[in-house]
Amino acid sequence: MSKIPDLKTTVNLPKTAFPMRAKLPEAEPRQLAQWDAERLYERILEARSGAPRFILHDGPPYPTGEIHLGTALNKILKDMVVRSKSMAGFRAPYIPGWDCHGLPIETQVEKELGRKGAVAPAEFRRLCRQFAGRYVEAHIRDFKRLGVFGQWDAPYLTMDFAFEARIAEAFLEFQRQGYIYRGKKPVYWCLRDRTALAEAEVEYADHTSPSIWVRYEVVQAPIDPARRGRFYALMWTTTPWTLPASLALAFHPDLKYVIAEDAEGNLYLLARDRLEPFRTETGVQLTPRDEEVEGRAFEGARFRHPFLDREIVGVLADYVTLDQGTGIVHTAPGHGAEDFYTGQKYGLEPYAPIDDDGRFVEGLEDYRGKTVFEANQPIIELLKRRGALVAEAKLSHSYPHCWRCHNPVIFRATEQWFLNLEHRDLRRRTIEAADKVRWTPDWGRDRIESMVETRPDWCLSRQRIWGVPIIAFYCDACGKRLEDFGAFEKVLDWFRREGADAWFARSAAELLPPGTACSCDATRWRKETDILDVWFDSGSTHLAVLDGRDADRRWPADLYLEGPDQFRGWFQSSLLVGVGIKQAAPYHAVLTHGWTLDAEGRPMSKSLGNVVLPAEVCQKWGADLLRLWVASQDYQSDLRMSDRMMEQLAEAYRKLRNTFRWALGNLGDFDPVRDAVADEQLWELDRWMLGQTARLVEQARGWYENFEFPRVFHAVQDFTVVDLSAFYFDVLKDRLYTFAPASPGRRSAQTAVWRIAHALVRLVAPLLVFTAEEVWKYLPRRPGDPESVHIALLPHAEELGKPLDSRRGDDWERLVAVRNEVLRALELARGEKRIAGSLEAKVLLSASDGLRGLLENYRKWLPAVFLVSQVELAEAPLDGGYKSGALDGLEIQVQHAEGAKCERCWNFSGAVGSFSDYPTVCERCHAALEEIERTAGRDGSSGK
RNA sequence: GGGCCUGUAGCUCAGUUGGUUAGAGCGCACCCCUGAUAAGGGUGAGGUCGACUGUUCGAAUCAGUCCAGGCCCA
Repeated sequence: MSKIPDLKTTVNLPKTAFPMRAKLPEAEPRQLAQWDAERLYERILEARSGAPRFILHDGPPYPTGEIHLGTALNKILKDMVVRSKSMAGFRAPYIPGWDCHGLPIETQVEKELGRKGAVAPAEFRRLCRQFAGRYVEAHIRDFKRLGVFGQWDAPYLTMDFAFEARIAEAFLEFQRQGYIYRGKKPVYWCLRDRTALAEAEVEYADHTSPSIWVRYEVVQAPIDPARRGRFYALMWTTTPWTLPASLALAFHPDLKYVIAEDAEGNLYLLARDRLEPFRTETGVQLTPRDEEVEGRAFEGARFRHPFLDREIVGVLADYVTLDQGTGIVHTAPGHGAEDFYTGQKYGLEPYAPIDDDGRFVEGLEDYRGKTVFEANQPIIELLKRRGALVAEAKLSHSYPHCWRCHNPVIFRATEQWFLNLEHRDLRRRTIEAADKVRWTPDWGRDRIESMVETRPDWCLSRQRIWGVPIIAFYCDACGKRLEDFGAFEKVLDWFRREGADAWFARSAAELLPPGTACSCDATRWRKETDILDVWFDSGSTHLAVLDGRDADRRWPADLYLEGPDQFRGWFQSSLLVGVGIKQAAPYHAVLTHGWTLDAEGRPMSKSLGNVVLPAEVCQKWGADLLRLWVASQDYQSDLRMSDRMMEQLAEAYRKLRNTFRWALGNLGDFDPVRDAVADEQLWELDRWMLGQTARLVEQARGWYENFEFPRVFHAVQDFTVVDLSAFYFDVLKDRLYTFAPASPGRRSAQTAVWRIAHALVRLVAPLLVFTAEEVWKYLPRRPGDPESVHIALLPHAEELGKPLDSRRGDDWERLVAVRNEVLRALELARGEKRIAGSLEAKVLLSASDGLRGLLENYRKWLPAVFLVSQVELAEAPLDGGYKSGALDGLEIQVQHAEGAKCERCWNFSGAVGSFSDYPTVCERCHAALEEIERTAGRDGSSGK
C-alpha cells in the first residue's frame, strides 16, 4: 500500500481562477468602469511625466450618426500607436476631437425640425450646438467601448468658444497677410443646400443628362462658303440650361475643322475627326467638303446665339477634345471652371443669371423662374422651335453630386471668398513643406504634392449658418468693406466670451468698437453673412490644439493618422493652414490606413447593405477581437471584414488566452522574488526558450516603432502556438506536474514560464487591452510592477535573462528538428496501433557522425523532449525503422516502452514495483514523493 | 478618361540583393490524449505565387501588356 492512497493529490496540476472563457462582451464594460474609476489614463501620463513626448494629433470626425467600422479602425490604430509609444517610454497624450460645424449637422437638425420649418439663425445654431454635443457624447461612449484611452473628459471641440475664436483669428491672419480675396468665380453649388461646395465636398456618381447638338449661325468666319443664313457651327453639350449663359464658342487651336453639308443643303462647321462619330451617334449624314481649317483660325469669329439676341465670339481652348462632341464647345464663363478661365482670357464676364435656388432670374419666359434642371427640357423645345436643334440623345455619365444630400450640383459664378495659393508662393512652399514630411506609405508624398500642385484657389466661404462666420463688415452707405484689424480683435473677444454665436445674436454696432466709421464717414455696418468652409475649421485644429505650453501639447505634431480620403481633406487643409500661418507642416509624419471592405472586397455602404457596425462586433465578439481584427491585417491597404475572419480571430484569441491560462495555472505557487532561479541555475532548455522569447521581444519592439502591428500579432501568434503550446509547455508538463513543488527543476521551469508570460503580456497589451489587463491581474508580480499592465513598459530582451551561448542554441534548434522526425515516427507507430499515447513508446535512434554526437550530449534530455518513456541510441540499420527524410542518416524505431506504467507520472519504467512504500511508482516519482514528505514534515503542510 | 495602390493555399500574412521540391498560423480531414478538458498534442491534404508576353542559364521576385478590386482626380 502507498503511504499516500491518492497519488494524484501529489501531482502539481495547473490551478488558476483565470477563466478559460473570456466572455469579453460582458467583461469588457466592467473593466472599462474600473479603469475610469482608477483614472488610468491620467495615471499613465503621470507615470511618464518628464519623459519625451509623442504627440498624435487626432483628426476630428463629425459628431453625427453611429460610428462605423472605418472610424473604429482609425481610432483603434491611433490607440495602438499611443499605447505602444507610451509603453516604449514616451509621454503620449491623446486628445480626441470633433469637427462640430458644417453641413452634415445642419442637414440633421433640419431633418429633426421637420415641418416645424425654419427658425431664426441664432436659434438654429443653438439646436446645431445641442445636436453636436449630443453626438459627441455618444461617440465618446462608443470610442471608449473600443478600449481607446484618451482625454475623454476634455476633448477638443471646434465649437468651443476659444476654438471658434482661434479659427476666426486664423482667417484674419491670412487676410492680414494678403492671402484672401473676394471674387466672382464659378464654384460647385448645391441647389438643395443652397451653398457653395469645396472640391472635397463633391462626389461623382452616374447621372443621365440630355445630350444635344446645337447649331450656331456663323456671322463672320475665316472660311465663307457664301451660303448666308445656312452656314452653322455645330456644337455639342450635355447641359442645355447653360445656353442662356453661353458667351463664346471654343475651338481647339490645333484641330482640323471642315465644312459638311446635310441633305437639305445646310452647311456645318465641325472637327474633321468627329464627322464619323457624329453620324453614328445621331444618324445625321453630313458630306464634308475638301477644305480644312485649323481651329486657331476661328479666334475672333462671330456667331449668333441660337435663341437670344446676342453675338457669340470664337475663342481657343486646349481642353476641347475629340473624345466626344463635335470639337466645338460653347463657353459659359459663369458655369464652368475651364469656361471661366477662357472667359477671363477673352474678357468675358462670368455671367450666371440664376439665384441661390438655381432658378433663372432673367431670360426668355420659356425658362425664366425655373430651376436649371427643370429648364433643360423647355430649352430643348425652344431650340427645336428656333430650328437650332440638330440632334438629341441621352447620355449617362459621371457627374458631380453633393456629398451630403447626394443631389447633382452645378457650377455657378457667385461672390465668394478665396484663399490665393499663389500669394507669397504659398503653393510652392506648401509642396516643399510636404516634401519634408515622412509619409507612410511613401506614395503619400506624391499624392499630396500633386494634389496641391493642381488644386485651384481655396473657396473658403459657405452660404450657411452653422459655422464660424467670416468676420467682415460692409458700409451701409457706400458698400465699402471695413479693413480695421484692430476692430476685428474686438469681435474675437466676443467670440471668446460667447462663441461665434455672438455674430448672429449681436448687431454690428455691438460687435464693433463704438464709433467705428467708414472712410465715407458713415458708421452703420452690415455684417457678412458667409461662414467659413468647415475644412478651414479642421485645417486649424493644430493651431487650437497643439499650440500651448502644457505637457500634452507641442506644435507640430509627431503624427497624423487617417484614412486615404484625407489627402484631399484634413491632411491638405492642415498643411495649407500650417504653411500659411506657421511656415511649416503641422506634422512630422503622416500615416495612412486603407478602406474597410466587406468579405467580397466591396466598400461598405448603406445601399449595399453590407455595413458592419463596431458596436455589433463588440456585442457579439468583444472589443479585443475587433482590435485583433485591426492588428491582424496590413492596414496600409484595404481591410476586409467577414464572419469567417471573426471566427478565425476568435480561434487565435482562444489559443493565446489558453496559453496564458496554462502559464498562470503553473505559477500559482510561484513568487518571482522568492522562487526565481538564477540564470546560471536555469535548466538549459529553459534558458534556450527564454532566448527565443528575447528574440521575439526585440523584433516586436522594432515593429511597434514602425507601427507594424500585424507583424507583432502574427509573430506572437506563431510563437505562442509553435514554440510554447506545441513544444515548450508540452515538454514542461512532466517537470511541472510531477517534480516536487520546490525542486530546482520545477522552479527553473516556473522562472522561465513567469518571465515569458510577464514579457508576453506586455507585448500584447497595446493590441489586446482588456485581455492583457486581465492576465496581468492573475500574474504573480514583482514589487516594482505597476497595478495596470498599461502603465508598464514594453519588455526588453535583457529581462529574459542571460542568453545561452549561440552554439548551445544551435544544438537545441537541431534537437527540435530531431523531435519533429520522432513525432512523425510515433505517428506511424500509432497508425499501426503499436502505441497510443507517446509515453507508451520507447524510441531507438541511430544517427551518423555529427548528429550522433549531439544526441549523446543531450541523451538525458531526449525522453522529455520527445515526450516518451525511454530513448536509446543504437546502431543502424534499425529493423523496420523510419528513415528520416529531413535529417540525413537519422533512423528511428518505435517500440513499446519497457516496464510498467507509473501511476503518478504515467511514464513507463522498470523500477515500478520495486519500492515497498510506493509500489506503483517509478524511481523519479519515488524521489519526488520522498522530497514532498520531507518538506511536508518541515512546514507541517499535508504534502498535497 | 487620367494618376496611384492592391492581387502568394478556404482565411490572415511571410517570402531577404531574382537561385535548389514557395513558407507560417488558422481553418479543414484523419488520428492520439483525457492531469491546460466547451482544453491539449500529432499527421496530412490544400497554391499553374491574378493572366499573358518578354529579359535571364534561372522569376512569386525584373520589364511590358491585360484582368479584377480599391482610392483619388476629371
